[in-house]
Amino acid sequence: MKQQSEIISVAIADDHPLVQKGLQNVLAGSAMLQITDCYSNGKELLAGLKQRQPEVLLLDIQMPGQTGDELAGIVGELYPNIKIIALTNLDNIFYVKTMMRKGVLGYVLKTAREEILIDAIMTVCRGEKYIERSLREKMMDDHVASKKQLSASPILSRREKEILQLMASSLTSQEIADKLFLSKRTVENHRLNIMTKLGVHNAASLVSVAMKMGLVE
Amino acid sequence: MKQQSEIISVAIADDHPLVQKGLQNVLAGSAMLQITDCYSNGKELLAGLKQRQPEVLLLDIQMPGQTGDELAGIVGELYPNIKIIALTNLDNIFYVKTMMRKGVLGYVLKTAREEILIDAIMTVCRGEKYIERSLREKMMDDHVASKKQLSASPILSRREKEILQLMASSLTSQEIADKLFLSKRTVENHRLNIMTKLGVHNAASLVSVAMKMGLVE
DNA sequence: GCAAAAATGAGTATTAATACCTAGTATCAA
DNA sequence: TTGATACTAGGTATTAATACTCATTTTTGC
Repeated sequence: MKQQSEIISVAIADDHPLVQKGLQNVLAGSAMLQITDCYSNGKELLAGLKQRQPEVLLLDIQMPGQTGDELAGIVGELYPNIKIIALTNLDNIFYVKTMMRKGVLGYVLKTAREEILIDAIMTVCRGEKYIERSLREKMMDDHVASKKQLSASPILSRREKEILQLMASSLTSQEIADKLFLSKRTVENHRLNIMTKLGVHNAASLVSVAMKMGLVE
Repeated sequence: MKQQSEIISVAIADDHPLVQKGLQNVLAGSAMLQITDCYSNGKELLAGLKQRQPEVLLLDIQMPGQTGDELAGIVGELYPNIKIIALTNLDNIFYVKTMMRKGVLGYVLKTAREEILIDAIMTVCRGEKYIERSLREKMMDDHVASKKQLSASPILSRREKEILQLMASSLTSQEIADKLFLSKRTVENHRLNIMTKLGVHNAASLVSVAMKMGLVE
């Protein structure tokens, strides 16, 4: 385990230059931290990690190309020693759970104040989990509310994600079926399964929830 | 008209501390610019503008409380001399058009590099419009493609926005009707009107487009 | 005050979606 | 090899949504 007194190397992966600048600014304020690399997309990140691995990775969830949970999964698998902190706008407990399952240690919102961020980095560096307070509380509420384990598995399969994406882009079940060479009934079944998993009862709220969770677009 | 040699005062309205920091960092690099105020939401912004008006306002579109187009409309009406630059993630031409109609002079994406941002500020200060290149090109394409003026009016009325919001949060037409003390048929009519305005044909894509445009949540 | 736009409501028809079911095949991990 | 999941597809029934048209009243802007 790392000593507290040593300098912690941090890498940033975020496609917004402004957020990158902001992070540099905030982290520069702490003598304990050193930013070693900045990446703007998943491809750059994976290429860069081959060369050099930081102790902590601040990972934006919504970057062009790979989705957040995919990228976190890949990084976590290739470099299990890197402590990943998900940095995102998505304040949704389903999404937190998904990311945690992928091995992410910290979850911080982009609306967070700077002390929060530094605290999160220090915490995950000790190997502990860090979830922002508001989200922790929401998760508690959810846990209490769901006696019947409703919120068990919000993870969608590959096919389900594919169909969800097509739903959001205007296609009807029939059209999706034609496109994917499936029966309309198959698509309808997938559709209903997705809705059950996300706990909604119509297409409008399905897309709404999915977008908030970062599952589409 | 302002002289080029004078210092330009800039205010920032953005609910993300990280983006605020990033903007400060970027703008500090230019001797021509001075940041006079930072606001985190629409309420703060309106209160602050009563005290002091900057020449240029960098306005985030998605802040808690008011929606972006509302806020731009209010500021533009109360302080017509302030040059507003919309700063946002929404790279959608419908939205650009809506904002322009509200009197916004510049439209810059958060993914923009810093030179772009400074260039935009300088440009709107001269009273000229500044729209980021990628969006300008999209608008051209759209203009060429739409012979029949399809993209005429994507503006929704207050009632329509209200109903859209409720649609995104799981309610059926009947439920919305009950909630707002309306006939189911009225809600259905609004619903269809909204879809016509946004150019979609079902609820799923409606919510998808509306969220991308920042019209809901 | 007048014209325009928004909000309300309905008629009628067709299509799509939702809510249950069962069930075979394939794939993958323990 | 044996469950567990995912993927596929169909049966049946009900409900909701979509696509048109039209009409009345209320707000709003000038």
